[in-house]
Amino acid sequence: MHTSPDVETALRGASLRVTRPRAAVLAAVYDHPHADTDSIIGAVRASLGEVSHQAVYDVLRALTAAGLVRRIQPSGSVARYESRVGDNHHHVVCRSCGAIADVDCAVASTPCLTASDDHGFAIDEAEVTYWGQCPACSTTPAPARSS
Amino acid sequence: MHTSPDVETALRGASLRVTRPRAAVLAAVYDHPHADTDSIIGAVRASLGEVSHQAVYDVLRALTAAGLVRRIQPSGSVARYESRVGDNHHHVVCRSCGAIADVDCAVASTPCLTASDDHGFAIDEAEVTYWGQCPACSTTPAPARSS
DNA sequence: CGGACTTTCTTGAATGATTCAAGAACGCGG
DNA sequence: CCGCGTTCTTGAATCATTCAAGAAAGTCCG
Repeated sequence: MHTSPDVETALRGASLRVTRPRAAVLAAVYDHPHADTDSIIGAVRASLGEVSHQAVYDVLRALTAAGLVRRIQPSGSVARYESRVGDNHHHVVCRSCGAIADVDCAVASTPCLTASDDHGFAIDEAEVTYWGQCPACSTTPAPARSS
Repeated sequence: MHTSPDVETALRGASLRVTRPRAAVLAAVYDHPHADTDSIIGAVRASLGEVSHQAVYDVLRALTAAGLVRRIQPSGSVARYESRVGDNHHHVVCRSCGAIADVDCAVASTPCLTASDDHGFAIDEAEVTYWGQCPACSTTPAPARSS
């Protein structure tokens, strides 16, 4: 579980103090892409022992603010975190099981960044969320929610 | 204020029973695009008198399921509803004040619907959220966040 | 290397949107 | 006008996230 040896480097590079909880949280996000806060808390506790959920929430906020992790939150889902930052990629979310997968922008660069009518907004990011069914849920007979 | 006379028609067209709460909620969504649940509750009570929040939540779910309204929920925001459905449009969200505006897809049809690598997902919708600063917040020096 | 200052972690409780449950009221088809 | 089934009311519960205050730890400096 020496997950990422450069976790410390990353923290220092972001001018953040290096504490055990922070290293563990960052490593957990690297190891479990798209994990929700609760999963991260579990992963952190598995490697460090008891850690307060408050500390994890606090660390996640600090890491997000520092740009080391990205927070995503599809409608109807709790907050999730991922370590891929800086590159322009989006997500596919399964309507049935909530699974999330990364998707690189189809049109390379940042095409969607140019809205037809921006209403005077100064747009700095375009976030795309694809909705559908994951492979597992497509083959399996629709679970509940029939009409 | 009988906002939209065809509210009943819309409800019947969706095979939904026409009740006063439903008509009021639907009218409220038409009148207040991108309003959150609490605002809708307020608007409904302004026209009908006391109505339980539970009823509004229930109605909003029914209307959403029927496709009469669309539910949107940008990260860090509560659920919001809008009446524009069926057309392929997206949203710009102000990072400062949370204001939301409609934006028609820059590339006309549904370009983004084709992800570069869909990971086997059966994609049926591409939702785009633009993030930036609204005109008011761009000109005004960052308003601390007091409220 | 040690001390002091600042940031971060712990503990415990609160907030707030949304949902669940059970019974009463109402809309709709007959 | 009646009865059935859906929908509204009331009241409480859930759960992610946040707030607050004090203890502990990290970093900088001499």
